[in-house]
Amino acid sequence: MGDEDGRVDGRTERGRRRRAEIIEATLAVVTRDGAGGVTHRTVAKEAGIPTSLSVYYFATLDDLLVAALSSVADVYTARVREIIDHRDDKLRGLAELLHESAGPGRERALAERELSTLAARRPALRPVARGWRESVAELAAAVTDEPEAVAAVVAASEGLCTALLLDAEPAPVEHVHGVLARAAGLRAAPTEGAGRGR
Amino acid sequence: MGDEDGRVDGRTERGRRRRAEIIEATLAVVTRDGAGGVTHRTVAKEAGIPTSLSVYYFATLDDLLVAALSSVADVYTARVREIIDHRDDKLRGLAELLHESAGPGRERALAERELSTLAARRPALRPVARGWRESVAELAAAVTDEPEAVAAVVAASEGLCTALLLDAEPAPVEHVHGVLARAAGLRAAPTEGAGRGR
DNA sequence: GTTCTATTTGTACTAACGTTCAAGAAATCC
DNA sequence: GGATTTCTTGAACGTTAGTACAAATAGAAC
Repeated sequence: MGDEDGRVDGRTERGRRRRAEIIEATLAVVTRDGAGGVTHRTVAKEAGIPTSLSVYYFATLDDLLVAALSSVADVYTARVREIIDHRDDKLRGLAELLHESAGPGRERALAERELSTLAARRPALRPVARGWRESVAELAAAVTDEPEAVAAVVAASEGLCTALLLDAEPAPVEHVHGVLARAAGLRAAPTEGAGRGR
Repeated sequence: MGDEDGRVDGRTERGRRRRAEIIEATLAVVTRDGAGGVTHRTVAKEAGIPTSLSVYYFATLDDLLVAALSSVADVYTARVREIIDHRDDKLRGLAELLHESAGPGRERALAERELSTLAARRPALRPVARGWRESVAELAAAVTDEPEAVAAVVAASEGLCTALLLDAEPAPVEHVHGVLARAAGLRAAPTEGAGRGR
């Protein structure tokens, strides 16, 4: 705010784009080699820039990792919010989002897990990592009133994501949805075979 | 095996102890600095031995990490099995075990998470990381017959552990137990209306 | 044009890394 | 005793890490 005229400083504007590029390159490195593979040099090489430019934007490696995790978390949070706002069957939407972790979204989910593991050790990252869980809790609160059910949905989401990342064969969406529904307390009896639920 | 006489080679015996010492030192380093802090040098310094001795027992860093994760996973698996065999209220036992992650067992749980995150990237570690989930599944199978409920308990366990590690204030055991029971289908209101909540 | 700020680059420094290796000490075997 | 296997050590190899810094470029302000 403050620059109601369309004029922007082309230098800082370019800087913003560079920053985003570097974060993107960082996520690519995390995806390929894990958080341990993130160095100023590897990130710079991934982005096709000199090492010192990466240092210019992120003075320490920690800054870089914090920014990368925040970026991933923001995307996930936004998607959950989209489900909350524009989706009717919210649990189904969450199930589909989680299920992506086994397929096209696997790399992102892996990066997110790598970085949120760092969060347990670095206090600066903790609020960011908690944000994801809070947005899932918000979604769950739209489905059930019981606080314990909300906690169960959040916990199940975490665990399902882990399972999807670690298991060889991906679980079907119906399974993910079923577990979430059960955690929410919406399901009493198991649907043997192909259930035409509700 | 094969040495039914009490005689053992004092050399290999000492070697076994050294191996265990190095693994213990590795876990201490993982606890303090994370998996990224594990180097032959840091581990050796932690154990009070020269670097080359760490290399003698674990030729590569990967060997060292695999051994460390296996060690942690074995302990957890054994504890779960103990609950399965000698405990009446198995879900309560699991809840108490998980709850330790917020207190005295926090370091171990952190190390376990650090290392199982590695498992998503290194196939050699995957069976080890899966072993923990399978033992929890076995416990859950003793509580419920429905496969989906078993999956829900496993997922909830993972998520609860994450929450206990990341949250500032530890959740009470009752809460952990409640979430597990709900995932197992022991607590959920069957359908809205029929359930008197508890 | 000049001046100022933001961005970009190449280079260089110290420290730590994984790993190798030859030689020494300890236990066992003959 | 000597021969052999196992464990232990210190030093060194080449590589890569984080970081610093001065010079160069690009855009904005004047």
